[in-house]
Amino acid sequence: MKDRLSKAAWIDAAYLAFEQGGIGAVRVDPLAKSLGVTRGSFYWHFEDRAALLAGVLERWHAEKTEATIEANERAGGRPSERLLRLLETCASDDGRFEIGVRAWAAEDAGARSAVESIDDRRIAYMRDLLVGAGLRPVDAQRRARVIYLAWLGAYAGAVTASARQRVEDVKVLWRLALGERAG
Amino acid sequence: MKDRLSKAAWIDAAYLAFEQGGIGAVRVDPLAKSLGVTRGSFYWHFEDRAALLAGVLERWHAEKTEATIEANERAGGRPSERLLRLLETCASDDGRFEIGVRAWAAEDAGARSAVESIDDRRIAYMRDLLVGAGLRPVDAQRRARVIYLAWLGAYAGAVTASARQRVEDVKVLWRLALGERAG
DNA sequence: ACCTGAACACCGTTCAAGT
DNA sequence: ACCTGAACACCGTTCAAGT
Repeated sequence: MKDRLSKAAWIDAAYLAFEQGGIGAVRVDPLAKSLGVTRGSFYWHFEDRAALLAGVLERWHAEKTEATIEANERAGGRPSERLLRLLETCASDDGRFEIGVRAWAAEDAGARSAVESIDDRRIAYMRDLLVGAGLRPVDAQRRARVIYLAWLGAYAGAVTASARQRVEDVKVLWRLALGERAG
Repeated sequence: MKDRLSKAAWIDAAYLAFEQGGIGAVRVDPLAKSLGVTRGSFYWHFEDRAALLAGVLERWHAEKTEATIEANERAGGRPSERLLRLLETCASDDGRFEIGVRAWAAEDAGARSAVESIDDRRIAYMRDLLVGAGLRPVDAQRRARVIYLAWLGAYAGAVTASARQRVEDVKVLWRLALGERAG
């Protein structure tokens, strides 16, 4: 029980705290208590609280963007099927992290540029799927962007929307993306 | 300079602070200093910090929902024109408040139910405009919801998106809402 | 190399006392 | 009716000292 801590252990704990209570819940002293050390030891591993939050952002990127895209590609299927599955996967997330990160980005320049490149990465993936489904690149880019905004909005509304509602939203989005009349 | 303060004066200051730095920037002591009183006096006007934040939410509702809808209706035009103008008005907002409120709602039940009713009000208004533009009520409801999610997403992405980008997004959304092929 | 313990600052909250 | 001033708690940050 007296093992020394790694940076990763602090980020683990911070990641969980962020998910549950947003940026305001990532507090050095409570985290130190839950890890069984004094808060002074935190400052050996990190410059300050902002550095801890940056570590959390990095992990979020790896897990919620790259890993999700890779898993979706491995699962195969036609491009339109992959797009629908991707949207459904995202709809099953509760969105706490997603919305918390954006509120943080509104206040912090470092978080902002990280979130920006994550958004670009995701839109590019959706654009490629739409091109694969037969859309012209210009159309695909425009629609991927709008679909992504709605995807973000679904996260923002996830606190109030039911899981069933989100699944239905996602199907309407998918039809709009492919250019069908989405009754 | 020694006038006594009203509740409204505190909410004014808190509203500004929220807009600039999110919920974390609404702090009793700094606000008291900027108002020229001690923080002890805050507790004569409010139960606690949460009550101040509730006041901020109420003002936000009045200004960013009811006032916006009324102004849009007064400006007239056909329903499809009113919808486009509404979306353009929203695209010109920088979205800090919008996204901050949702991050707060993810952590706080009171904020959550307030935001929920605001979302319902806005979606209902957009649905009515779509019905006025000739869509069937069922279609109008579904699309109004998805368009609203994209609208929210545009706010979430507003920190990184340029104003020009947001205006273009809004036009693509508008075409999708009305069922045109949105190249 | 990693941690403790004490110190300081900032701010939320309470409350008796002032005008 | 509205505010001050002092107190306490919580937590971010620093740092000399320990192992």
